[in-house]
Amino acid sequence: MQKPDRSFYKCSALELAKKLLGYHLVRIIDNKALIGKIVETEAYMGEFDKAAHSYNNRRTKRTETMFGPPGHAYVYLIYGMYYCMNIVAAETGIPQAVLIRALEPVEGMKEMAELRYGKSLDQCSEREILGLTNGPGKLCKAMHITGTDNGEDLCGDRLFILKGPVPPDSDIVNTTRINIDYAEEAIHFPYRFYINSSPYVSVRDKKYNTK
DNA sequence: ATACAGATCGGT
DNA sequence: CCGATCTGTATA
Repeated sequence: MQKPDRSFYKCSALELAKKLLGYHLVRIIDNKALIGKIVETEAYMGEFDKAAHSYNNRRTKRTETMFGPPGHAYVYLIYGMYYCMNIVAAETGIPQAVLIRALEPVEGMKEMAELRYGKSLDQCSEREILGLTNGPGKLCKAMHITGTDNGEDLCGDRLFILKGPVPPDSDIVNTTRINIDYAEEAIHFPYRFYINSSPYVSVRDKKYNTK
């Protein structure tokens, strides 16, 4: 598998959000790799997207990373206790990003269990295992992604992406984003993507529930 | 200087 | 449904 170069990220967040499904997010800690397959994403489209931190081109210390070049990590603290990771899209000056909402563990599950629950994997219930990385705050905890990773270049070798199995369109759900009740008309924009067959999706859209 | 809400999560 | 917990942001 191979690491995409910067041109991969140089497209709209909407396009990138879909392209990232199936790719692997890799985190190197102490020379060990923690890897998760990206199974759920959300696009934040910047200037005209009321759900985005960068709405109206609001440029502050926090949002600065989104205004930078594509292919970097935008990591922020939410509710005083959880981190969320985004991948900056578009180009310098255009503040778009893709929120990584869920991963499916691929490698380093033992380390993830320790980081997330502070106990060994074999002491985890089925439910806890499925809860390892099925949310934006959860996956950051499991991958040890924190504020110090804000601005990290994904073309580097500490936190990056690898090409993975591309899901067929028939397995991709495209629907509305989660927890953006304040965003008025943007509430209804279909900016969320997930792999329907993955058990690690955070919130399912009833319309596409296969059961 | 102060007030307030939030791209979440886990427990009731 | 509610509270945790704290930073960023806006207002004055």
